This record gives sequence, C-alpha cells and structure tokens, in this order.
Amino acid sequence: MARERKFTDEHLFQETKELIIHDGYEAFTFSKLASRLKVSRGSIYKYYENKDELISEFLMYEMARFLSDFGKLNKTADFPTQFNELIDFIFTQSNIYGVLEIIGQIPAPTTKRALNNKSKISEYYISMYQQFEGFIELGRKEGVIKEHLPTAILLGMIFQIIAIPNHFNIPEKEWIGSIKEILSSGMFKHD
Amino acid sequence: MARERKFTDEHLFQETKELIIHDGYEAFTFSKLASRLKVSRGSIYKYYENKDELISEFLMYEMARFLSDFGKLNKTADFPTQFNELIDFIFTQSNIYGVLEIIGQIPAPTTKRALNNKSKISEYYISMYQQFEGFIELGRKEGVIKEHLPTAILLGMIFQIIAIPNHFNIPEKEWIGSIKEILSSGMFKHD
DNA sequence: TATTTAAGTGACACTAGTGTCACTTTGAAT
DNA sequence: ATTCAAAGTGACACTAGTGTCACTTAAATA
Repeated sequence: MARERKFTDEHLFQETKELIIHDGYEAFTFSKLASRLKVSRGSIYKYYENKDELISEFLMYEMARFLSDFGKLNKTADFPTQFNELIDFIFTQSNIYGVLEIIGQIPAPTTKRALNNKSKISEYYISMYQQFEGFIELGRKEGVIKEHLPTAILLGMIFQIIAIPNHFNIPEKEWIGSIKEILSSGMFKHD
Repeated sequence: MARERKFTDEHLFQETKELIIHDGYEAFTFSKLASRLKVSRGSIYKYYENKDELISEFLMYEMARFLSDFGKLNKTADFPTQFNELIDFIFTQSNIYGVLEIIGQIPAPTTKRALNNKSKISEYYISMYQQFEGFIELGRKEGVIKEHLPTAILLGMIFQIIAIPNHFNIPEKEWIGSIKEILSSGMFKHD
C-alpha cells in the first residue's frame, strides 16, 4: 500500500531501552532516538505523540515480553529446582530492574493512549507480583521455606536481587552461584 | 568583609542530593537548584563553573561524610556484633547507594577543580572498599564466615544490599531483621 | 505505467536550559 | 559615615529540545 518502514517497533524499543538504561528517563529525547534509528525526528512523531506515550508503549512491550518468558519456565518441578531456574532466569533479564524503576517515573499521562498503557502496565506489574507470590507459596507448601519469614520479604529480596549490579566484575557463574547459596541457606530450612 | 551568604554549602548539597536522587544526574539543572535555594541562577555560578564541578564537589562531600560516620562504628567488638551494627548503619545511609550510582555518570571533567574532585572521589571509593574488606577479613579470622565464599562476593552483597529499595513498604525493623537473618545464615558457618 | 497512500523530511515557532557579565546590594572594617 | 569587596541579580546571546505541518518519496495495486 505505502512505502517501507525504515525501522521496526522492535528496533525502536531496543534503542529506547539502551538510551533509558544508560541515561535515565529524563534524559531520553526524540533527537537521540531518531539519530540512533537513522531517521528524522519528525518520523517518530508519526507513531508517538510524545515521550510519555512512547515510553509507556515501550514499558508495556518489555513487561509483556518478560511475563511471556517467565511463563515458559518449568512449573511442575519441585521448589528447589524451580528456585534454581528462577534465579538463572532473573540473571538473563538483568535489565528488567532498570525497566521497573522507570515505571515509577512516568508522569501524569498526557494522551488517552498513554493513560491506557499506564493501566495496562499496572496490570502486568500485579500479574508479575502474583506469579512470584505463587512461587513462594509453593516453597511453603513443600516445607522448604522458613515459616517465620513473611512472603513479602522473601518476594522483595528475590524480586529485587536483580537490582544488585556486579560492580566488582565477578565472573557470572560464581556471582550467581554465591547469590543462590546465600539466598537458599538464608531462606530455606536446614536440618 | 562582604555581605551575608543567602545559602550555606550544606544547604546547597542537601538540595542537590534531593534533586539528583529524585530525577537523576542528567535532569539536574541550575535553575531547579536555584529555585529551591531561593536565589538567582547566576549566584550559583559564583561558586561553581558548571554542573560537573558542582556535582563532583557534592559527591566528595557526601563520601567524606559517609566515611567519617563509618569510622565512628565500634571496631573492637567481635565480628557478629560488628556485622549487626554495620547493617544497621548501612540502613541509616540508605541513599548512599544513589550517590555511588552517580559516580559512574560523571562525564569527562571540564575544569581543573572537577578533575581534582574526581580523583579525590576515587580515593574515597577505594578507602571505602578497603574498610569493608578489612571487615570481611575480621570475620574470616574469627572463623565465622564460610571459607569458600570469595571476599569480593561477600563484599559485593553487603556493599550493595543498600541498593535494594523496600518497594513493598515492609516495616523497617522487620525488613532489616530479615536481611540480617538471610545474610548471616547465608554467609556464616553454622554448627 | 499511473495512482494511491503511508512513510519520511526539514523548516518553523516555541520552550527551557547554559554561561556571562555589567550592575546593584549589603555588611564589615576603617 | 565612607569605603569596598564579596554576594547576588537579571538581561543577553546561545544551544538544544519540542511538536507541527506542508511537502516529498517510494512501494503496492489497479
């Protein structure tokens, strides 16, 4: 019907992600994004009215992808096995935390689309929380988790362990292994 | 000799901290700071040539303060006692992590003063690292810490535990208590 | 091949930040 | 009281981002 697109949504989201993770929400500009996509700034306005709309669309995309990948994890294995897989998974998603941080920074939506996106993002966020919650419940049912630690704390620690940047450049295997050991001997019952 | 200052360095650093923690490095402007200090933008330029100089000065101030407070902690008690005090201390300094994050964002210094500040900040950073390292060594000497966990990992986890924001608004006592329990039963030897 | 239509452009008017500087204010010292 | 130097101001010229829009380009289809 018309001419070819010079950039895909995926490409735009990828560049947006890098810009936001590197510089933060406030420093994100259409100019920087346009130059990375090698198009004029004006062409981006064909798809997004403003920064908030673009970023809320990006966040929706990222969270949907995260939830979809998370859903593919083995849900039938026993808790210790799933725990292992979950920590591994979280480390393949190490930038999801940067994405979650941005959610708090979205200002009051300026367009209907940004408003819809914002409520969709909240839904995804709740869904993400509930899936992690279900995971902790499994650990309790199997009698693996120390009873007196409240779910919200365990959840908080697992959920946010991804926020810990590996400043000291410790090899990934060792880093993940030690986190698994510290978390599991900290959270699980031992005999 | 001359007229009274309308703002102190401490006041300026306090407002700078709030602005940077809230909006990030890139979004910090002299205009915002001036309006918080209730002075004209021009007057800030009397003391700092530009943003980098101001922020590097602020970081120096913050790290010096952190190191000084850290130095006041009891260094004679046994390791488990010091561990307790350290975690408590870290939580009173919950925004130090935001400050450390900014260090990585300082661009190439544009003035001699900014350059000097940058190298002073590196010194402080190293000193901070070494003090934490000495703390871990104490734990090893006392035979409290699991031998096979490398110092750098333990250090990394303690040093960066402050980065974990309490998203779920769990009461502080419970939050800190659980972190202490998970960390200590994860890192310490049990019999 | 001509037509259609979405994709893309770049110039325009606007807003907000930067760094500078001649000028005014003010309080301490003579 | 006068002096004077540091503190503070606000206007100026500049840079960089925003959002818009009439216009051009190019791929699909009739």
